[in-house]
Amino acid sequence: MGGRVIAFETPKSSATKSRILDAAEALFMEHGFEATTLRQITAAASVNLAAVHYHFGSKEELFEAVLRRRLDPMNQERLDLLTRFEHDTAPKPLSCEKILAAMFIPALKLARDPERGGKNFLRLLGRAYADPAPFIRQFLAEQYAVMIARFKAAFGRALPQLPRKELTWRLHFVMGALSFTLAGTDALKLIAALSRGDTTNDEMLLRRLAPFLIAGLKAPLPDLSELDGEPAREVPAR
Amino acid sequence: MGGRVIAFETPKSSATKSRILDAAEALFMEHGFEATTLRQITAAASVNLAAVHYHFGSKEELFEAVLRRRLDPMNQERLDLLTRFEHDTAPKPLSCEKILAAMFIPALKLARDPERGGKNFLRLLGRAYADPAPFIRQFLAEQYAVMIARFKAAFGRALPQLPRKELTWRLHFVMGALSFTLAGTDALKLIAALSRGDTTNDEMLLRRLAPFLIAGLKAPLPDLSELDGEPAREVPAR
DNA sequence: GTAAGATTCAAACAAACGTTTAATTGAAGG
DNA sequence: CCTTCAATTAAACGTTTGTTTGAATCTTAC
Repeated sequence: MGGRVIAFETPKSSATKSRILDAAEALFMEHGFEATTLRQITAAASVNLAAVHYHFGSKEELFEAVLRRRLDPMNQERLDLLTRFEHDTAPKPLSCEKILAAMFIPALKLARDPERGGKNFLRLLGRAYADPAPFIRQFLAEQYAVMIARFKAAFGRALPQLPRKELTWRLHFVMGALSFTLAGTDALKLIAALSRGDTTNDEMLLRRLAPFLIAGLKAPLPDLSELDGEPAREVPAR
Repeated sequence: MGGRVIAFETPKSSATKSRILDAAEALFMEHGFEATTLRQITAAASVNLAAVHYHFGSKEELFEAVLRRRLDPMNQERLDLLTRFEHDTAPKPLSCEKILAAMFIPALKLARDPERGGKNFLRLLGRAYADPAPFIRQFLAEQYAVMIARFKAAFGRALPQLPRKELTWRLHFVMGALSFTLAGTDALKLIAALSRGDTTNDEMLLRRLAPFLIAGLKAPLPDLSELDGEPAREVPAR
């Protein structure tokens, strides 16, 4: 029949395409965007150098594709989970713990699934957060805009006494600690002295992080009184 | 002024050397290490391209020199401040607030002093924390080893009920939130909606960050036996 | 089978990179 | 004046970068 959709999804090219994505994911994770060359990627993927531009258009677009492949489903899952939790607890607002769980569980599932990138991707994501490249910043901002807004609203209901402005900052700190942790930067050799477990390591990590962040979110308001008038009584001398 | 004090310290070279350092600091901050070229730096500093290798040896050594110029004094100041605080409060252990103050005040002073790099340097430092380049990681690890050990010991005395292992992780989270904040990554457009002040911005930032981190440090121990009742279904194996 | 289209390939492209060289400058010291 | 040595300069070094080309190969449709 004429209308039959034949080869609707790249019969063989998808093999090349995903091999490139896999190799790029691992190499970008290890060396960062700038320091990773297309020749490293195509060699690791056993494909021709030109295949990258044929399938993705450019190195930057390849990087975005690498991120998008995992990020889109994960963020969608986060939103779905948050919606389900909100629906479960009826008219009552969600607890901070539940909201953080909606952020962490999809990340945990991804970290534990080697078929979907595993922890490598989370490290890559953590690094992308700190990359100065404008196209990366813009891409992440677009990707996260919706999700952050939803979670910020949820936290706002869970912490009604917290001024909106303060909440914004604290969410920023939460994202900072989270991305730094996901990036797995052992720069300060803090992890090296401890890390023993393998598969349970990521889970343990986030389970330790959650109470830390929740306590921070619920912290008493900072005393900014000396800020405007006298910038620093406590700062200079003492 | 004839032949008075005869150039005991690099009569003219120091001008070239510090012009390179200043330009490199600004450019590394803006684009990161890999994406910044020596030609950009030497053009911005109005010096010859070869001057970098003459004075510093290589691009990597230049980067280390840029960091060292500000980092060494700041970390020394942190240690001195911590020692002074400990001496002031006699045999009693320091409070978390005071210990964090010993970390923040030197950073604040540096951020507020445009002559010494100002906030630009703190952003550069925050970015360096997340850079995958091995020589950067090693350099930072060496730079911070002593300071982190001293502060970890101080926090250990301030939080005697906290297991050593837990403290290590929480210090890691603290460093994460701090570096993410210092890096000034407005990736998620969280800051853009708020930032009004200019000079007081960094100070306000750290004053909001401190209560958040202190509450996190003092948080109850995580229950590692189960996650959160319901979501345990989502996260089966442990 | 054959034409058409999608994909792969080896090869080359110009541009830019960090680094090195060798010549030149400028002041200090005998 | 002449030597000395640190500092600066212009030019080129050999590589490597992302990207492009045009032909070869494979897949699919009729």
